[in-house]
Amino acid sequence: MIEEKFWLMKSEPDAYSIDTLKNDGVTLWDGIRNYQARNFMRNMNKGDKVFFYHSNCKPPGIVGLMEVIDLNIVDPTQFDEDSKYFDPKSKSENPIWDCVKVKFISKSNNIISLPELKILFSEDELLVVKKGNRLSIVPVNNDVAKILLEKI
DNA sequence: GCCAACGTTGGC
DNA sequence: GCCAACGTTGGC
Repeated sequence: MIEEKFWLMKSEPDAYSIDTLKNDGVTLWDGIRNYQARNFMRNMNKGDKVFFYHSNCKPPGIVGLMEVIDLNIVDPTQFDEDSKYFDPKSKSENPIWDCVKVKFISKSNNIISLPELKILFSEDELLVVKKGNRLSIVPVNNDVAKILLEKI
């Protein structure tokens, strides 16, 4: 039995929001173009829970929960010339970018605000919510995750 | 709109 | 392989 892990992933609600995910049910978490974030996705397992953080909006914070349901999927947007995530360096015989599939679990009644997260999170976890940081995925410690689950 | 803090790029 | 310049992010 693989231990279930927790993650935090961020998205701008203008690009993809918790409401869109609620409506879609499942989605590919594609468009990740940061090696560290990609490598974190490669460490995910099916069943892992993911906190959904809305960035670059008012107010920023955790707005819901999702679950990883599929792994190691080649990110189709890297080959799509019309996509803003198109990567001319990536070749189909050796793709650079991959992603996971997630499903909607719940939307928070009250978002967990950035000031709250700054108190709860370790330095590593804070990286993802830190101003200017392009890292959009981080693992969340089990104890912190339990607190977040109660607040969500 | 400002600008600090990042990751990436490219000249050497 | 260094590192300055550059572009992007995102809270404020």
